Amino acid sequence: MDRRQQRTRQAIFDAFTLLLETKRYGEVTVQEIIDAANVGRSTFYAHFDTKDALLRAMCTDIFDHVFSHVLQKEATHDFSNRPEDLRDRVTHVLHHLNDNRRCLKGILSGESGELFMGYFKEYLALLFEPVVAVGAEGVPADYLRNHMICDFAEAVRWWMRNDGYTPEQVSRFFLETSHLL
Amino acid sequence: MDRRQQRTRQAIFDAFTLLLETKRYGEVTVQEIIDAANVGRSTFYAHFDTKDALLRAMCTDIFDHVFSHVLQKEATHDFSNRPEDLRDRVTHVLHHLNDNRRCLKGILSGESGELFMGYFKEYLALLFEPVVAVGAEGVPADYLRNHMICDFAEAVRWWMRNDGYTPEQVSRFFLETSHLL
DNA sequence: TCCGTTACCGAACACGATGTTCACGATTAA
DNA sequence: TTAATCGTGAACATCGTGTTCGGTAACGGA
Repeated sequence: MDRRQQRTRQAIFDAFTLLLETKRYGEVTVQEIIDAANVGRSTFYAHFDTKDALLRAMCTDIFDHVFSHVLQKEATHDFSNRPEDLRDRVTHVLHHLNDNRRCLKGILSGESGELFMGYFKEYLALLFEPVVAVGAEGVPADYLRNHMICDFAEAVRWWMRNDGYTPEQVSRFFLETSHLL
Repeated sequence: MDRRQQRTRQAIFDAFTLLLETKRYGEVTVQEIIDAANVGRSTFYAHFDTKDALLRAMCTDIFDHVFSHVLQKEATHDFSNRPEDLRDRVTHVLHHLNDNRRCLKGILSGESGELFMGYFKEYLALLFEPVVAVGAEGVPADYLRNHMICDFAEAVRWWMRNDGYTPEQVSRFFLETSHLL
């Protein structure tokens, strides 16, 4: 890819991230992103059709990174019946999310939160796909899957609001209260 | 209150509800609401500062109705240690939410979902305030409270996406998977 | 019934943000 | 070197928002 494209794309991402640290998604203007990134107006729209598209691209970048290690393991092994591996995978994801904490805190507060959570849950569906919940007779499998995913997603959202906990701790909170295993 | 005000307010609520059945919140225009409600532009803004304010007002109306019975009971009794009462209260809330199903389905899909869930959780905090989760040592109380509230809110959201379940069933799904008692 | 109050109307307006266009200059990779 | 590609920024069209205001109709208390 052209070096100029990379630089522009990164500049926009950085500017967006920076702005999200001070104000909520809905209050961030395309013009502000342009100014902060120091790129031309038409340049922005050459890269992203819309502010939502920018968010989606950023989330995709983040998630591809966050879940890459986890999802490639899934392809080779089956972790359905190995609790310690689920714990490892969860903790691993949390570590990567922690690296993007500053950015994620901004995204999660405001209207972008729902969009983010939506994308996030798509990936979580893959993460939890092989996991089977126990001890819930007569509850639709659909409900359980949704329950599991929302549980984790909300745990992350809580974590982003409350600083001071390690990925290991949050991993434990989640597994302790989810009764998955 | 002036009869005209009531009629206008109700017309706007009805129009908004109707529109939310066909398109998502973000795509609904104030002008469309005005046209559908058949009121003047300035009249709308005399009632609601903003589209968000309209949503908030509608949610408040709904919740005040949905939770009224539940919250007045709370004032006189203590249900912390009476599981059967929690089940009743949960089921009762679900019944009322079911009455507003058509409207809620529209609100929950789209950007308004996050706003709705936010208001919803404020009320749920009151509902679950006296309930104490068990069997989770070393997990912050803050986390547990959030966990409980999100659990129920997401159960409702799931229910609104999946028709065909009774309030009693969903109540059971929730209590079965939450391990609250 | 009367009358002061209050709500509704709707056109017109100012404003801000979005997304597009285009001709020109700069950078890149081959 | 060179041809293709990208960035630039001003100008423009469009759309939705929220406000203003003079006039009309409905309300409710006396």
